[in-house]
Amino acid sequence: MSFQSEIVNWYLLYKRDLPWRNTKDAYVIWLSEVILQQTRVEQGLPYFNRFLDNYPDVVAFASATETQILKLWQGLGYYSRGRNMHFTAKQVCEIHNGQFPTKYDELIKLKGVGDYTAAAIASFSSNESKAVLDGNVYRVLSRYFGIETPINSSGGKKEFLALAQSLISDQDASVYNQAIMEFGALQCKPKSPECSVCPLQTGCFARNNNLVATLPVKLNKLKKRTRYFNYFVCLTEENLLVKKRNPGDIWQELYDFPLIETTQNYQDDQENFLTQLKGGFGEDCKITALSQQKHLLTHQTIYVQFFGLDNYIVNFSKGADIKWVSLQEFDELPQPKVITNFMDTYFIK
DNA sequence: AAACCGGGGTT
DNA sequence: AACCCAGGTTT
Repeated sequence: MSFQSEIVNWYLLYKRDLPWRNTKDAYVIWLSEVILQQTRVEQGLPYFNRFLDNYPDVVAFASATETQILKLWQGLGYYSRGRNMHFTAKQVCEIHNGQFPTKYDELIKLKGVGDYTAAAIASFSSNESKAVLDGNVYRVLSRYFGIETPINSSGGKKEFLALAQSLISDQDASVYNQAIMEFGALQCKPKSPECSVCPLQTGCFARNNNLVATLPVKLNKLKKRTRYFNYFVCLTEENLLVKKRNPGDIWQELYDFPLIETTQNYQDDQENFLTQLKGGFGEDCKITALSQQKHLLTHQTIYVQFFGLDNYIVNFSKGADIKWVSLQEFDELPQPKVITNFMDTYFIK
């Protein structure tokens, strides 16, 4: 039996029942695919359900404000996905008259829709024969066919895409694309794949050459930046001073607090830090250390320190991005996880 | 081509 | 701590 037939047969037996598999609606598929970019199914599932409940079609999605979209996106990460979706929803309403496109050539023009997502929506909604290439497909193909070209090189991407596209011909594109991804997610897993019960084990190059743990090859050199955020929590009569994040930095368009970023970690040396701030908030200012946290992102390690401020002279309010809001209003604004965690700790709802 | 963009689970 | 997740955009 062919590679493709084995994969599809396995899929029909073992596939999970996922809500976005029960529709041909390109809008619904777009919603699921963008949510699932670099996101596990279990993590994205509740977000998918909430978005579909709130915005059943692309017109409803486009009618929302960007803040409402980001609020619903809160906690999922990679917030540009939410911003791009809002832009795209409005564009689909204008250019495509509210009809979400189903063809690759139209989908690839949409903001936030790349090669993978365009191929996924096109094949799932209209059965267009475009091969998807995601982390699962790279892994399955590199192992079975023994391809050692790094998957994150430009040459590797072209090589794997050509192979994937050749394999999908004369297949049911919708089923085959979902099958090979599901196979990678459940059977040909990154660590400890289930080779002993794998229907493809006899023809698998990696299995036959003891390369399962080596493939796929990925060149990696992600250097992490370390940053130190010192937040100041100003609370008066139930009002809170909040700040919208700056463009060009993490958490763009989300809200946190007035912040002094330092190049040095003062988490174990708060007195030194406060001494350097001496007078900055006025003679009678009282600064209270509230809590500290180490926050891990993919590309940054952030040491976060929260200070409470009382009897201070406001010297933050220089821009329109800083404003007073009630606790209730702040709850409606999108916030990064580290702020949500802080609020949950200090303000019991 | 390389850097940047979150949060969470697994090993 | 390293790796990965139904990737995409910007520089």
